Amino acid sequence: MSAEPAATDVRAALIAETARLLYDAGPEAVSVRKVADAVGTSTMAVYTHFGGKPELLRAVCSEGFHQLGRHLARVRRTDDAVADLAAFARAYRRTARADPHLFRAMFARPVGEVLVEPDEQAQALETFLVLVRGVQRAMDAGRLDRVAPDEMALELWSAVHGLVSIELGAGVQSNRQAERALAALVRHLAIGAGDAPDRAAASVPVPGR
Amino acid sequence: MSAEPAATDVRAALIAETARLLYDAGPEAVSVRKVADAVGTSTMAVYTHFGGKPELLRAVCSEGFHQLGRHLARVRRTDDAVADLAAFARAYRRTARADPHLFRAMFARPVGEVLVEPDEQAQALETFLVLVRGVQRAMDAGRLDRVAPDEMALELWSAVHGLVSIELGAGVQSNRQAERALAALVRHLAIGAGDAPDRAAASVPVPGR
DNA sequence: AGGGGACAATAACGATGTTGTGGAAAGATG
DNA sequence: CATCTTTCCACAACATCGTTATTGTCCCCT
Repeated sequence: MSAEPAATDVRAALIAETARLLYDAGPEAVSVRKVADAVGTSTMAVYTHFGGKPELLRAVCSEGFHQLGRHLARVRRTDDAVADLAAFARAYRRTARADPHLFRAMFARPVGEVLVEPDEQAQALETFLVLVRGVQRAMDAGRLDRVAPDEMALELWSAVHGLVSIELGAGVQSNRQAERALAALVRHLAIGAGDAPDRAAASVPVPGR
Repeated sequence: MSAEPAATDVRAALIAETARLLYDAGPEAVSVRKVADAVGTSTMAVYTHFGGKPELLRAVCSEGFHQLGRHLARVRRTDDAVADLAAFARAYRRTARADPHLFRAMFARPVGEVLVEPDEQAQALETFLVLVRGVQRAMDAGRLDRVAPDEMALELWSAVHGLVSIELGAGVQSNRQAERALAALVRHLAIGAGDAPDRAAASVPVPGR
């Protein structure tokens, strides 16, 4: 019942409440007044801490990128580099589906406008480099076409991002269908190295559900 | 100087003006009052014709899907089925870059909420079927893995959509880089059929700029 | 103890989406 | 021709929104 978790760190509470409201009721339900009331403060807190509503949502999106980075970093390396790429893809999808509104908000505008601080951009770049290194490992294992790793990583990211976006948008596909498409996507990228298709297919199993 | 093109068809004028405002100044600049003033009518026109602002934007997005369908339908079939797929991809990208705000608005929410009329959904499905048929032709020519054509089409669509979305969002890449990624994407999908990679690569040339 | 600075409560301003009321114009109906 | 109905829009009002100005309060520092 107590409104404030503590008088300390109103800033974090505002971010959390905005994220919660965004998750529960969508972007058009987020208003400065509702957020401030829920936190137990006044609208002024938003302006002293962030400067305005856009910056508040910017902070929430930045937190979303942090979370995405953590989820991708949590993917464990195995001895199958291609399966690891598929695991990245699933982690990406999982993050997006965990909070679709946040995911949409994150990419609703150029990320350069969302991640403005140098450390934010550095961390986003590091997240991308995690993907690049995964691609590099798959290339070293002879499981991927030997092209520029960053371009291949961009290609993989694009495909996964597109699939997830379309799943969130077109909503026509089942969970199983999305998982299959995700696996097929990595598989189709992987078989270019001249490996046996069966080997590649086996390395990207479709999870149960 | 005359505000109204004609007293007829205020509805079309409202859609056009909303699209223009969206294109010129972005989504947050679109207000019912500004649109109505520019058309030379009052805000009530929006409510009699559409029911509210969301439905007005919905109509604009629906028009955007129409336009996307036309651009994809305009792609000419050649004797190189894979090159045709690449042409689809470029047409998709061209449409998105022609009006980024509209493109973002189109996929800002589930398409099932944007295209509500049965004929709208039918036309969207037809647009997707154009892609499926292109994939089918590439498979028949032995240039593509023989899997379910609609799944392969979804995969291709996802990859292209993702690449375009990330280009509009992350803005980090040059035009040439985007074209290269688009071509590489189709190429990587195409070489699965056991064709010579050079052959496949040659069929997807990188356009000049 | 006192002063300064960070923070927020209150109230106000302009703009927004929406609704209610009414009226004008067009077509149908007698 | 008169009238009724329907469609459409102008005008004004209302609630809510983001934002700002003003004021007060609390806390830290010297």
